[in-house]
Order: sequence, then C-alpha cells, then structure tokens
Amino acid sequence: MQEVSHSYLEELNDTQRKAVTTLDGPVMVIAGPGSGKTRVLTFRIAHIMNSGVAPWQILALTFTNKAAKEMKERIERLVGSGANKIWAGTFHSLFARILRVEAHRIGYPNDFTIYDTDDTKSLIKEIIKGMGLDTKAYNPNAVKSRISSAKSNLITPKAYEANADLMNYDRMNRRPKIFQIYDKYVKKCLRAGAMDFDDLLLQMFKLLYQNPDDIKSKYQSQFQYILVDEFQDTNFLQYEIMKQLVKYDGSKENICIVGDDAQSIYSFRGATIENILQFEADFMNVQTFKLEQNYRSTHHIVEAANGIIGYNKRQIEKKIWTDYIGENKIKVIKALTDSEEGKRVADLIIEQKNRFSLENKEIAILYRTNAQSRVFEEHLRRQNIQYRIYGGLSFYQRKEIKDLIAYLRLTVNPKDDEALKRIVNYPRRGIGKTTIEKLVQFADDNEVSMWQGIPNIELSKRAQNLLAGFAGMIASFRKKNQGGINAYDMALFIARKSGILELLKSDNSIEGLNRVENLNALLDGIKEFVEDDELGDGENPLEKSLSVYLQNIALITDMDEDKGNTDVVTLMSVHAAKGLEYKSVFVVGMEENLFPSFMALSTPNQIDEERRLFYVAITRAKDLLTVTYANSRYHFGQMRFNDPSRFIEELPPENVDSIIPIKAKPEFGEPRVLGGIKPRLKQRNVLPKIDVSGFVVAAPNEIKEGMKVLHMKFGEGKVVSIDERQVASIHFTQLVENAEKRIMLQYAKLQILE
DNA sequence: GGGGGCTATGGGGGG
DNA sequence: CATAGCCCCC
Repeated sequence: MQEVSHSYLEELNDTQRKAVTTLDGPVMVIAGPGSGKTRVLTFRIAHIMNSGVAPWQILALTFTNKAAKEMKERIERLVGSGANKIWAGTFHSLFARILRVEAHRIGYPNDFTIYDTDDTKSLIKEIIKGMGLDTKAYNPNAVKSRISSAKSNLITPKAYEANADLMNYDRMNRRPKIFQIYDKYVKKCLRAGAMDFDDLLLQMFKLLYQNPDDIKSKYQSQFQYILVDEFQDTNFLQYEIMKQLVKYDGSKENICIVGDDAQSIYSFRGATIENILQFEADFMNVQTFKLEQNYRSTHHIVEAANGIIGYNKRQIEKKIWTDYIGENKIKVIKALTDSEEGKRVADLIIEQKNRFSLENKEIAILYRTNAQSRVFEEHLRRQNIQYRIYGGLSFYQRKEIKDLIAYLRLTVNPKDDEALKRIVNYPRRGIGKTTIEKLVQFADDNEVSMWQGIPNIELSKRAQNLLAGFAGMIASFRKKNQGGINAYDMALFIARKSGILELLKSDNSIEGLNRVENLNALLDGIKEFVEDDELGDGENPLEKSLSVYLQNIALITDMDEDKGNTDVVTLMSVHAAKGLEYKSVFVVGMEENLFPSFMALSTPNQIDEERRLFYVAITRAKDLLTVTYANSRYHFGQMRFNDPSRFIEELPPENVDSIIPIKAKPEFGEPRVLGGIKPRLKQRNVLPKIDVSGFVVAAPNEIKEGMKVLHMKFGEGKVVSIDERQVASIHFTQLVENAEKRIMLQYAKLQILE
C-alpha cells in the first residue's frame, strides 16, 4: 500500500477541513463568496480518491464544463493521476453522455439530436402557426418558457391540461392552448429523435424512474460519491435526478451539496432555493458546514455586500467576514449618457493600470444585459485596451456554422426536422417555401419526420425530383458516415459535396471572406477534436465519430473556451461571472429598469433576485470596485432616461466614495407601452374529440378503398384511394379545410368502421 | 420559386 | 438597433 500524503489539509481552515474530511453521509456546505469553495470541492474529491475510491465512482456536478476541467487539473496535481476519469461536468453534458449510451431504452435513438434554443423556438413557432394561432398572443418565447418550466417540474402535457392553476394562468394570459402546443412539441421532438436542453435532464430522470432493464442500479452503484456545486441554482428536476441516484435501500447517501442561497440567480430557468431547505428534510443527519470567512475581497467590498443582501428577507443565517482591510472604497460614477459611461470606464481602466500596475486580465466589466457591451467595446478599442467579450452570439451560432452543422446533424440523424428545414434549400436547389410547407403538413398528418415523408408525399414531378435528389445526397452522406470515417474527413466531404464551401467561396465581399474563414475555423476545430488523444473511461481513445463531435459542441458555451494566457479585459454579464474573481471590477448600467431589470420591477421576489445578482456582481471584486450609471442611454434606437438603481442607495455610505444621490426625473421619453393583444383568428380545423378507449388499430393491408375509417387525430373519414406506396387519400368528414389528407398506412393508426 | 427592399417589432439572464 | 416577415416583381 502506498503512503498517501494528506499535506493539503494543512492549507485549510478548520471549517474547510471538516467539509473536506467528512466523507460519509449527506453533507451540506454553505459557502459565502470568496470562502474557498472551489478549494474545498477539489480537496474533498482528492480526499475521496485518497481513501481508495476509484475516480469513475465520483460524480461531480459543476456549473460550467470549464470549472470541471480546472477542477480535474487541480486534483490531478494533488493525487497524481486518474483525475480525468472523474465524472465531472455540467448536469447537461454528463447526462447527455449517459443518454448517448442508454437512450434507446426509453424510445430515443442513441444518436439523438440536441435541439438548441433556436431549434426549439422555431419548432414551437411552426406548431403555433400550424394550429392557426396568432404568434403575437402566443409569443414563442413565452410558450417556450412555459413548456420549459413544465418539464423542469415533471409536469407532462396531460398533467398540464389537468392542472387548474396552470390552465387558469394561461387563460388569464390569453394563451389557453399552451397545453396543446406542449403536447405537439413533445411528440414532434420524439419523432425527430431530438432532445432539447430540458430533455437532457427529463429523459435522464425517465431513464432512472422507469428503470428499464434495472438500469438504475447500474448508475446507483457506480456513483458512490456525488458532489453538487452551485446547488442553489439547481431546479426541481435536477434535484429529483440526484435523489434517484442517491436515495435507495442500502445507500450510504454520500452526497455533498455546496451552495449559497445569497447567490441564487437562476430562478428564471427554474432554479429554486427550496432545494436547500428540502435537502435537510429529505436526508437524515445532514452535516452542515458554513464557510463564512472571505479570502477574496477588502472589508469595504465585503461590508457593502453584507449591507446589500441585508435588504433581502428570508435567508440562511450567516455572517461573511474578512480580515483584509482595504484602502480603496467603492467608487460610484455618474455619467450623462451610456457613451460617456463607456468613456469614463475606459479612462479609469487606464488610470488603474498605471496607478496599481494592473494587467488587463485582472479587470472585468460586468453588465446586466449582453446588449450593453457595445459602448465599452467602442471605447476600449479607442484606448487600445485589449478585451474579450464572453456570451452573446457565440461562434456556433453564426449562420454559416449552423448551416454546415445542420448537414452534419442530418447525416447522423435524418429525422432531425429542424436541420432539414434549414438546409433542404441551401445552397439553393429549387425547393421552395410551398414544397416545404406541404412536407411539414404531410409529416404532421402522418406523425412521422419530414425525412420519412419525402418518399411518400405527392407533389409536382419537379418538386418530387428535387426532394429525391436532396434525399439521395443525404443518404450518400449517411452511407459514407457508417463506414467508420472520422468526423473531420466526413465534415470536409460534406462541406464540399453539399456545395456550401463553393457557394461561400464565390462571395468575394469582406463578409463573404469572413464566412469562409469561419467555416475553415470550424473544420479546424473538428480536426482538433479528431486528433485530440484524450483517453476515455476505459483507457481507450475517445470515439471520433461525427455523432460524438456533435454531442460535444451542442453543449459548449463561450465560457468553456480557453482564454489562453492572453492579457485582455473581460466583458461579460453578471450571470456569466458567477464563480469568477478579478482585482478590479466595474459593475455598469446601475439604473432602474436595467438593473434591476424592468421585467422584475413588479414582483418583490424578482427584485430580491436582482439584488442577489448585484451581490454576486460586487463580490467578484478583490480590491477595486467601481459602480457606474448613466442618466440616459440608447435602447432599441431610442433615448431612454432612468433613475439611478435603488441598489446604489442601498450601498452602506461608509464604504463608498463620491456617491451622488440625485434622483434624476425623466423629462421625456417615457417607456413605450406595448399595445394590447389583437387576436386574429382564421377559421381553422377544430380537431374532433375522439374516444381512444376501445380503439382497434387495423393492420395497413386491411385498409381498402371506399372504407369508412376512424383516425386517432382527424376522426371519421372515407378512404378515397390508395396508391402503390401505400399512401391513402382519406376524406375526413369533420374537417373544415384540407379535408382530404394523404396518410401513410405504414404509420397510420386507423380503425375500420365499415 | 427566388430576390430585394421595406416595415413593424422585439424588449433578460443561459445550458 | 437588428432582424423577421411581408410584399412585390421577375
């Protein structure tokens, strides 16, 4: 037996050490900002490994993949080797990895597509339009967030319809049919073999809960130790998954959660502080440790943070303190315009760099909304200060990148309707809007993906040939892809054969050249992925297929990318700054309607969350904190006037320099009031209510011309004709428009009436 | 079916 | 300001 060194324990204070060495049973660590939380987590994992536990038996759920990567590197240095085999990453990426192996057990292909926000939105929009509803009343964003929140709370479409609170809420907001959209959305995703971000959690839960082939015990016994970072930002569903993994007969319940209720800033995506309270109720004998000493910031910053958070009721009792007495108070700067704000921040950065010999990378500008980055960019560039913006439009969201990726997605999973719609006519091959609409309708009627509809839909000869040509190309890509080709060779082949590369190269404008460059950068990235010789769990090189590549990039964010050692000022949203620290921090745009956001003004709970967000913002600073606001700023091309943020007044005066407590009155430019909702409904099919109990599905070959049949969705109809591809034309008596539908017998659920 | 120009309209944070 | 969606023309 090798001698194990525990010398790292000497680097910890008493509470930290207890949090690291208490390995058995449920542990809760409440960790104030700058209290050495990351250190505790890494040391704890190292300690678990030193106690003889294999790295792959440890599940560490972090907030970003970058945090997981850094943690693994630090653990590697502490314990020698093996740290790369720890299951560390975000909920989404780790569950995607598991589902890639297990999805077939719950009705999904293992090669499932991950739908991003744009895919989700466009699908929801398609459904709304398909139902003849108005996209103004049924704002796709609003609908998406209702669906997302339903999924995060384990509410199925059926349960949604049966839930009086949800239905009343939707009725009050004039969106009574959200439950139907939700239902269609779920079905369409399944047909497309696609999971959205919420599904990565929801399907993981289903896998464990439904427990096909006793799969649950496999993961329960694998993950002997579970750690969850930023627990305050997990939602109900994430917590339920954790419980599936940890709570069972004979479990040692070795789970450690680390969080800070004061830094809970993600309730908009379903995170709930209740989880912290619930944890103590769900687990017996939870051992709680509170890390209250702040090692990061000056007393001015810590006291200001305490002062701010004191305005919030209801929090876990704790007192964050520091023995770091700083010289510089918090600076509050008022600017007349947003542009002046940008200039003053840039000037002050120059001044601070000289006076305190700061490097660019020790400085960050934090804002409430990504749209605010522009003025700072402008002025930093003017002053020749290197910077980097995180968040906003990422590389993978550029059009030319998404186009090629859509081809790759379709090659891996041809049922991916969103990918198909995107590129079926790009580059142009004469397949127009009408054809695509018909294909969408046909696929919907037959409850299949568009890809499955292509060989069976009846269109003009021309349209049919064009579609067949496209399908043939994709089929040839698929055939090539199944021959064990790596992702790079495949992607290059597709970029050439699809005509994308050629099309982009024919554009000699600056933007065109840029696009070619971006596409090449994407191909380089794929090459890098292929050549990376990182080892997987079983010491085998990780698989380099297109499918694995797509899974990797679907969950990548700006934050995960290496900044390298470049010396740049960081610009990012406050949300993105969670967990980070800088010597000098500028929190900008501190105005009513912006921070706190106008969306939050009417709800006390949301104001509290904005306040926690401000708390997170200021506690990123180690030495210097500057808070700025502007009397006027451009927003959507309009000049707007805002009062200074209430949070500025909440800063304790003794920790602040040069505060100017003037409440500017708006002179003109009152906020534009959005108009009322004007529903504009066309006469549409109202689908008949069909009693599905006692429904007898007929075999495809039993259906004959002239028969009267019952369809699950469209009700009674008469079979007009059946063609050689087994597509039947059926006239449905209860439909108002497009009563004659073409239905694929292979998939149709029809009952013979007479 | 495709392209170009014009208008109306969003309104946050992110995996 | 940015862009989706519409209208009109080829």
